[in-house]
Amino acid sequence: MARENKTKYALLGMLLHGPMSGYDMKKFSDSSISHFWSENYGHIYPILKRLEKDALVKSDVVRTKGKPNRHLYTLTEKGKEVFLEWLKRPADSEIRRNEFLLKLFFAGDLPVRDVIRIIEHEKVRNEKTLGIYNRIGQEYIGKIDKAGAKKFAYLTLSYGKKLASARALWFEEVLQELKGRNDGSI
Amino acid sequence: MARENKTKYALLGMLLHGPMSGYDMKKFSDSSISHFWSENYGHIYPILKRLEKDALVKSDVVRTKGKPNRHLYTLTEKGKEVFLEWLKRPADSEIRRNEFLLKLFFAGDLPVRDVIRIIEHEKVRNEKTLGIYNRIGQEYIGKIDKAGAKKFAYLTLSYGKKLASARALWFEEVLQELKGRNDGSI
DNA sequence: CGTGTCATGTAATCAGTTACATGATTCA
DNA sequence: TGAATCATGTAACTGATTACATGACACG
Repeated sequence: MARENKTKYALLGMLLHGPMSGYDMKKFSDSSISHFWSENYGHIYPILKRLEKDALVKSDVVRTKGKPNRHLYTLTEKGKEVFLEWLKRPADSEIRRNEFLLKLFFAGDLPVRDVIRIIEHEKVRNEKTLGIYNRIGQEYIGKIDKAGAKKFAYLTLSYGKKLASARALWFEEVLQELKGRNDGSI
Repeated sequence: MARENKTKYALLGMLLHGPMSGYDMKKFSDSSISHFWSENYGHIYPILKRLEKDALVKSDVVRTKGKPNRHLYTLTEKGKEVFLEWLKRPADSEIRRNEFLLKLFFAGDLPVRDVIRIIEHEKVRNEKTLGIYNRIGQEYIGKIDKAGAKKFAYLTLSYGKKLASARALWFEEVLQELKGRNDGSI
């Protein structure tokens, strides 16, 4: 709902390293950037058409047998410019809605054991995420050339780990305190 | 576009501590919970009407002179039940989109000085936020009864501080490394 | 022989934002 | 006198998600 369509830039960015189909883009978003970005077909296909109309991409139809023809999209010069211009601008701030914090804010109206439950739920989710990050991190070991392009994919990972670790500490602190207060009564 | 309308619960939650008008709710969201939740009139007013139709709230018109009449909304028993039921459920996960991380992911296509610029921009924004949190925290000092309802408002603050601090550390590390790599050439 | 993958797309729906409209009162 | 606040609301728009529809091929 932010002012501008960010999906557009995500798609252009994917095309910078070679032609792709809408289907490919969905797979890419589900695999490589799913921890901080998501896309879906209902959005990708219409936007690709719009991008083509605006001459930011062009498409070639690759005939296949049996399956629907693939539409391979390629970035145009104009598309590349638009993408790089966006890329070097600082990111818009996103003061997003956080349902967990909203619940926490109202948690005074809830028995402490229920509060503990929702926090613990969040804690478990966070641990799972952190586990995934650590596993991905392991795969990176040794493979990173410090100056290479993958460096930045790695940085998004390190960001995620840093935040998840901080969250984990907060969960520990808060749960300990809430449980202490509720001594024996659970 | 999450499945369910969370605004609804935010509004019900505000009403739990006394009647309010739509206008009051907007003010509340802008002041007390703005760091993790936002609302706007275009959403509040229509949803209040829907909530009344569903008998989760009822309204009384308070006549005023000059200004439009205030519509004071009160939570019904049913509304209270619906709210508390939501409150004790664990929060939905929100793998939200993060434009900054998207840029970072693609940053290999950018000169290092531009990457540094967008990271520094983010760093400054984070420092401002942390500053605000610290100031709010100061106001709390001494005022908190550890078992009181305000306790949980304070917890949302401590969460925000924890994450902002972690982010600050990450910015430091990353900037140092990027600047080191780019030694002298900026 | 059934599930999964390849590959496209549309329709329906909802969430959320911004801009607009109105108009009196209060305060500097 | 002009800006800010009180207080309501609607309309237009866009972003995003989900469900649906189609159909062949490959793999176990």
